[in-house]
Amino acid sequence: MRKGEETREAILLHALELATKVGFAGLTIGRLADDLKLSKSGLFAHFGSKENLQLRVLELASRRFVDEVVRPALAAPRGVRRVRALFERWLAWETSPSLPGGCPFNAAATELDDQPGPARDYVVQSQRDWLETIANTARTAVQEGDFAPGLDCEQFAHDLLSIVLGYAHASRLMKDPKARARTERAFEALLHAAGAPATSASTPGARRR
Amino acid sequence: MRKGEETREAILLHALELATKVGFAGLTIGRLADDLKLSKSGLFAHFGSKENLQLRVLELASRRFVDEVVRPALAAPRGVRRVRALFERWLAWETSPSLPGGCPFNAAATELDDQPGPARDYVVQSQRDWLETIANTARTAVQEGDFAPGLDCEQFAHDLLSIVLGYAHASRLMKDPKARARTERAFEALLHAAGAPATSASTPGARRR
DNA sequence: ACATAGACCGAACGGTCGTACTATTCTCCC
DNA sequence: GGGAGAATAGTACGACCGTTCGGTCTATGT
Repeated sequence: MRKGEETREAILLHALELATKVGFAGLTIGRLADDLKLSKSGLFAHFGSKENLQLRVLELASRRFVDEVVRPALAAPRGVRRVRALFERWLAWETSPSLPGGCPFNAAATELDDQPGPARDYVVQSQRDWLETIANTARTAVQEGDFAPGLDCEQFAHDLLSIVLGYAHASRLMKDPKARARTERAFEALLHAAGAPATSASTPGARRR
Repeated sequence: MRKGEETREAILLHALELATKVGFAGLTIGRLADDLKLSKSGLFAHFGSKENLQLRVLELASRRFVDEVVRPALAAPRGVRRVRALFERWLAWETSPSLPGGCPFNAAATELDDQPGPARDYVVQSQRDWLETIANTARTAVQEGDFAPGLDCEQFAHDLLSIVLGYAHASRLMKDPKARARTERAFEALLHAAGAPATSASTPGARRR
């Protein structure tokens, strides 16, 4: 029972990498088996169906995201510093070398948005949880006095997500060398609009919203 | 030579719809032929290769985008009003009934970002052109005195793109009923940060429309 | 030492994929 | 209205898809 779980884990690890590169539709059992030098049937036996394999891959991605982004960021001190930690970890995740094709949730989001099923449901729920985590973090920043009292924290979460989507677009598709700088500027503007104390010089932005 | 072009156009029209729903990888010749009640070979003869078909579909999408978004918006008076027109037409495009699966460029962007080839190249160039159009429009708004003189117009274009990406994410994947309102709020904040004069009600934002 | 359970393989299934060919039908010009 | 050429159909191909099945190893527990 031990050897099996070991290879199973190896399969999922490689499957996640592959899925980021070729998408979840392109994640094929034959290709996986070839890469890992297993027989298709031997590999297949670990999951029972392709749908189940996709779900396990998504679960692995979630676990990794929590480990690499959420948990470390929550270790930062409450307030705007935690928001910054969240943002920085998130950007690092988007370009993590272990995810050569970018964030699997971004890929899944556009690929599955019109294909109902458990995979789509899982992605939607994950995003919902993540948005809530961001909003809650913003709320503690309000409590700490870092953000303006009237801040709409759900809107803040939405705006932050948009910024990161823009980052993925600019860096992955467009290969824009300025992607990182652009994204950081947008983030600083968002913080400023949320009422955060100015850290460095940034564009004269909107106070309150 | 007339009848052929007719059906060819019909094929492309349906192919574009299909591609938005199932992605460019899922856009299959057999499926297309079935839907249009043609034989695979009859359909295939129009394009010669699948790659060419994909390119023609992308070209059609570009033409439509120019017709439905760019050209009408450029008819608006120079300045911030033209920026608003661009934004509104763009949002309408994202949810256009003739694109049931959302913007084909969004789909292509995440699907092709790691698969080099002419299709990817075409998408990248289209996005570059579009970003430049936005930046130029912002520049005229600066000239008109609607935006602050020091505005970084490329950054403005990047930020606007992010906002629309966030809109697609929230409305298509999350089916968030507040997606539209969130997006308009983000847009108003962007305009405000760019130095646009407050519209009717200044701070609460999201008035308009 | 041996029984047993789990890991893995090889072959094969029915389908669908993109792409070749060769026919047949249609359209339009003279 | 017949003949040229374009448009479409038909059929076949090799490759790959997810899945099933029977069997052979190998490791573990007793």
